[in-house]
Amino acid sequence: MDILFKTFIDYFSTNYPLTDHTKAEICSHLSILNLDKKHILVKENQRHDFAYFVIKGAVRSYYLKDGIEVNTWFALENDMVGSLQNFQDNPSRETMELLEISTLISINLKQIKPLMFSNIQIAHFINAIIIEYALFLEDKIFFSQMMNSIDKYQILLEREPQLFQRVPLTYIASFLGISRETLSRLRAK
Amino acid sequence: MDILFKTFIDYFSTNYPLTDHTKAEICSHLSILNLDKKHILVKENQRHDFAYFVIKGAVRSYYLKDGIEVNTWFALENDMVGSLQNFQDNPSRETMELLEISTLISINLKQIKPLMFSNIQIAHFINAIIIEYALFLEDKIFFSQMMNSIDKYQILLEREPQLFQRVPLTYIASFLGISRETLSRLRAK
DNA sequence: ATGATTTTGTGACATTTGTCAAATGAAATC
DNA sequence: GATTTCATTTGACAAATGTCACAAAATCAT
Repeated sequence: MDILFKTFIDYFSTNYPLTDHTKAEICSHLSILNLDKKHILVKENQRHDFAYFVIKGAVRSYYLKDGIEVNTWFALENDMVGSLQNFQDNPSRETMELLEISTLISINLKQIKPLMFSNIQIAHFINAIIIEYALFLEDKIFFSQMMNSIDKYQILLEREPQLFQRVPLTYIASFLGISRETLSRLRAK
Repeated sequence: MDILFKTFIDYFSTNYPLTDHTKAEICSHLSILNLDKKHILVKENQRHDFAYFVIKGAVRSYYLKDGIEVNTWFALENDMVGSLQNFQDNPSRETMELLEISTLISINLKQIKPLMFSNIQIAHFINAIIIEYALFLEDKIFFSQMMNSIDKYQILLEREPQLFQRVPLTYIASFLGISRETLSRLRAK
């Protein structure tokens, strides 16, 4: 088994160990992708059969509101990229674009999903991913409701310092819901 | 089986039908509660073994930031009340309080959770709840990132008109992240 | 390397929102 | 039903943020 696949599978099977057979079955629906900066993984309003796991690189998600890009998140190493909209076979609400040359694992949702019903280990594996994702969402909401933008900026700086080295401030300002000028002034202090 | 339990169970087992035996097993960890206005279901920073499903009534969630209540959501009929923090046995980040005399189903998480590993139907049942919850969270984030507060107000008014009849505007303003005065002025138009 | 493009920073001003204070309206309690 | 409490509205002003314009700095592509 590819060492990168192993990283991914182990990452989500700490609570519920998988047999080698199940691991192999999961692997058969994974691929490794090496993609260039600015590559579009998922397009807004389109259905998409894959989710991704970032081995190396950075991804941003955004959607268009009145013609303006609203950035919604940035994924770095060991983060999942995708949404439950994809998993539920709904069109994506966001575009996801690489910010750097990246190495990703792609997960074929269309193929893996039906296995949930025949292999209970796979069911638990997928649940672990969904629970982690939902915890991440709860966190994101909690964070975003701390209204004061100075606080938001400082918390983001504490939690995800790498973002500020790897993601343009314009995108971060957009994510924080403030103009780039305001962010620039906050940083001046 | 109590008709109210049936409502709840059917609500989350449309994709994956349950045998009568499993339904009975789930029921044995459910109770019906009739509680008064202002009753506190869950306290901020405390662990809690239960989640709830609203049969009739209204619940608000809030946390304290610098001594001020920040309202995070309002649950009405057929909504779940709880968080993954509870499910994961972490302390709750929010207080949940009844806004009306309410009838709720309580779900004993501590008892039901281990059954996920012995009964695959229960695993799928719980997953259905978590997926619905995660979709709800995705929606909430998407909504909250539409920054303009007039838009937020109008979308909330379209989607959840009942809230404005049943929840004080002070709480709604707090949820929207604006002062009650600003909300009042938005409404004047 | 160098010119072009993108990103970031700064100033001036308009707009929005928050804050404080007070008045009105509605609802709960006795 | 009267009284108290709570919720909502309105006005005046201060503070924060957005917008526009432009300059400086960094990055990219040839």
